[in-house]
Amino acid sequence: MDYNFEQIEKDWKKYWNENQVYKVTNDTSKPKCYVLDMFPYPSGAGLHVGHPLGYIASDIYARYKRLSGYNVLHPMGFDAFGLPAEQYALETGQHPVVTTEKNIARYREQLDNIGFCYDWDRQVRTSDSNYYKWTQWIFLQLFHSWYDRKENKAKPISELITKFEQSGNVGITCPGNEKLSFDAHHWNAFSEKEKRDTLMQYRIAYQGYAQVWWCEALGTVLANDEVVNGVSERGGHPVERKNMRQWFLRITEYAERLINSLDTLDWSEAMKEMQRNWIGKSSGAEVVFKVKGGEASITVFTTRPDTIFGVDFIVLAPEHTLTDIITTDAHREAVNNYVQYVKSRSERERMSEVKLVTGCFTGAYAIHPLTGKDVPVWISEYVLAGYGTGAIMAVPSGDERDHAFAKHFNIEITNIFGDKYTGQDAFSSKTGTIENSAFLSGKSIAEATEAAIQALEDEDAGERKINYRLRDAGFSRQRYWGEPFPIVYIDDIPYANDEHVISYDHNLGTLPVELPQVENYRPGPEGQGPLANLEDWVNVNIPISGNTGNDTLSFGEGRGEAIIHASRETNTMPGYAGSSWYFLRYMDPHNDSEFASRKATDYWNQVDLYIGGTEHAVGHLLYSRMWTKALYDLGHIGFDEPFKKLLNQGMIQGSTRFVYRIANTNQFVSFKKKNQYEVNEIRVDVNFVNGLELDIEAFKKWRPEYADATFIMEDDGKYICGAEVEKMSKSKYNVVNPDDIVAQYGADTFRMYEMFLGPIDISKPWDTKGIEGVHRFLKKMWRLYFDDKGLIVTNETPTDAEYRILHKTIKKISEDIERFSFNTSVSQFMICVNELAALGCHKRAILEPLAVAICPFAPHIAEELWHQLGNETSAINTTYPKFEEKYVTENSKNYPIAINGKPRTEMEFALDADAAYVESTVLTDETVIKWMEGKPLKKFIYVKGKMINVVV
RNA sequence: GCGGGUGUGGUGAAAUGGCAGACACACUAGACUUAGGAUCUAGUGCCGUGAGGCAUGGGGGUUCGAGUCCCUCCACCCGCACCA
Repeated sequence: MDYNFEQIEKDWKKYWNENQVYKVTNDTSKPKCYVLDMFPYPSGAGLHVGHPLGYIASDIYARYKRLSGYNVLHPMGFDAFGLPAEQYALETGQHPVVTTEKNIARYREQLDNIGFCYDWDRQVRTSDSNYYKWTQWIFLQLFHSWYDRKENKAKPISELITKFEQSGNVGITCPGNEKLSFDAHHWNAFSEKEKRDTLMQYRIAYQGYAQVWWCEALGTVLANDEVVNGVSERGGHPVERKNMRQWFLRITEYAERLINSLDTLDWSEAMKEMQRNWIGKSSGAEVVFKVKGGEASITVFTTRPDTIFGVDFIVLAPEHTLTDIITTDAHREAVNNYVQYVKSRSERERMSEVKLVTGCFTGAYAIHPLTGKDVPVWISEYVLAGYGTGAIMAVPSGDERDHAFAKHFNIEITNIFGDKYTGQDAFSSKTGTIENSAFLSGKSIAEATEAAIQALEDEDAGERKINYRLRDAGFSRQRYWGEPFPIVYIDDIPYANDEHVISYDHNLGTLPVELPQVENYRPGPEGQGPLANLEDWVNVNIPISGNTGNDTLSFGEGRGEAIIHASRETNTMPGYAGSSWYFLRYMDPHNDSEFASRKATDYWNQVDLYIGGTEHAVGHLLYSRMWTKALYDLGHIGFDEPFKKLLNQGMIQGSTRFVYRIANTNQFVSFKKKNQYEVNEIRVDVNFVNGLELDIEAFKKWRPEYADATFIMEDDGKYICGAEVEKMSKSKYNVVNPDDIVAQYGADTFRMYEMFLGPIDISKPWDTKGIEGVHRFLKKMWRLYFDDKGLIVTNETPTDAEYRILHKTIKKISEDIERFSFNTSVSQFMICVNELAALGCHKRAILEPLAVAICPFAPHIAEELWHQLGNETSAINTTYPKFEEKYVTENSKNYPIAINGKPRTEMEFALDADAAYVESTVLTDETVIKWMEGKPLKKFIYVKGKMINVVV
């Protein structure tokens, strides 16, 4: 009976499906384990062999945990909103719903092919309205919240309103405008619009202005990815920055918590560092310089307040609002020219010409807050408008860029570092003491920093300040294929659908706000999204009769109208909206009254293992952490970090194959002979190549132009291709489809081979050739159970050696799975089968546990063997074989004997052998005596169970 | 420049400080076969006929003992970067 993987895999997939073997209940009697994959965006290209790597690893882990007695949640879904579907719709007119549906079906088929243990009943799709209903709901929670900096948590905005009514915003810093201050009297006198505008400055989901890429020729706003080299990717049209009102999430308020709680997570250091860098915390001080002879003052941010006496000039970002105000008439033309020059410089130019020193003097002087000295104010593109305050105090003796700037423009340099500053280069090292700095002289950097901040605060000219690189997250997209906002504008003031004035109208007040059908996907007017074209949808009328309630609104009434004219928000949410909380929905996917019940989220809690690529380091992983914290603050869930353990799978790269066409001919020369000719390198589909040997017939059929190609072979008559490792991609013809591999070798072989390739977190090239070894292994394992005629498993009692192999394997596999070392697990199975085969073992007491042990890796063959051995239930419902120490303990060990660290011989000793006995026996051994060369013994090292070292 | 990571046979790779190269691929020879892209056996880091010596990017150190720990240099990969 041969290993007929095709039949076996087909049969058991059907069985699992019909018997709902992978159905997961929220059964609280068992300990839980939540194993999650980053859900895919269902692209039109389908899966290649690189995609399932992480899914296979998580599937193995999930199955292992289930067999070990856990209730395991291991779901899958689709991140279905996104730009490609919309672009495709724009080109072909096919509705994204249709293409998305089609792509998902294809993905589903490919995933099912591999035999994952997902409970598809829990599937989520971000584009389903019963899912995005809750995405909109969470957005509203963020809209109705503000961040209390004192208690460091998000709170309902209603509490804030109460405070404002009682005492204004005293002591409640406004994140949108830190200078904002008003008392209760002011607040109560505010108009509706003023109140709403003020609250907007506090909300966690808020509106502000931001620049987007606008392409006049295409009449649309473009994503960063769609702008390449300063022109639109499509068509190569010019693009410009356009300021638009947009939604934001106030993630900056969470910056500190997002940094701090990284320490509690089991993520790779690289991943944590990426997040830390992205958040970019730096501490220092803000210093205020009054502008001489005017009202204005310049606030700078510095991480080195200790160098305050070394300030020789000030630099503003050219875009700084003060630039225009402080520039003197004498310098205005030069400054304008310079600002114009900076505008003309693309990001790319600025990035590639970092060393270029440019700038312009404004003619203005600022007054040094501690010395009273005049400090010239310059503008330069090396100061970025978007970071810090957009202005710096330049200390040329201590900062390389300031130094280069001072040298270039002949600005006199104050030395505050004594001998350490040579005049040649800035002394930017953070060591030693500060000199030539009044009361700071002689102090260490740390001391001087403290003293300087103190002095500045005393003078009311500055304060301690922590600055973050992180910006608030833009949450508006001028697109169609995304979640609509549950927001309606009345007199240009945004209201949430669940606010009284809106929710009075049931159609408007109920979630979800369904994404409406559109005729086409062209952008709306003035950079708005396609939804803006739907006038009937955008414009709504809300009857006012009875709509008074607690609202202070008087819309309509004063105007003698019976209805309120309102219009909907026409932007949609960004791709990361739906993926920021999907892991919560899996816990309770059919709940239509909550995003997930508290009972379900309390039970499943954090994701125990999250597997995915590093490309989401600062996007998805940061946003979902923030959403989790916000939901936690507002009391909706009981944990504030979503992913306890994160495992990043490496990329599987493509291995591209090349053929070499002799220039201007249709003749191809094999790899080793290509240097004898002038050749063109041509990528050839890797699927026509067996290892490096080209399948000439397949190649000829590939393209008509190759049909009558001729070939110069190697001396052995083969055509050998060149090879190179590249990213797996269609255009490089190196894509390998898992379906093809599964068809040829079976899903079990495919799963084990992907794991066998190497450590899960390392990138490595795909090599179809190597899969033979794993396939041979499964066939060999099969032959432990079957011969030509059928089952050959006996009920004989196993020998010690057989038990030892089994239990060594169980131990190793369990340890390896727990440390995610799946490649070594596969090796161990191979060792186990090789040894059992060598012993001719066909015993049930060994083979039945082995079938269960391999179930996480090769579930189909495991299930077949398990049933062939007479079991009725699914193998996944039994328990993982238990490791028993007694089978592997040995009472003696063959010790390597080293003389001076060099292994020279081996000797067998009982494990409890007495040290003195071992020493005397070893020292009288002939080989040992020979290698000691008559030298006296210096030291005898006997490490029980390890080795023996004789030092002479 | 800063941060993170990786360097071991022809290839993918193993190795709680304890016999480096397990397990595979590929290759070589052989067996069984009409056949082999099936199966099995043996060999396969380098030098050396051999005994033996040399080998984990280079150099140094700690240790009885280092691929593993420490220092230093080099190369490659990833992320960030005129960040004040």
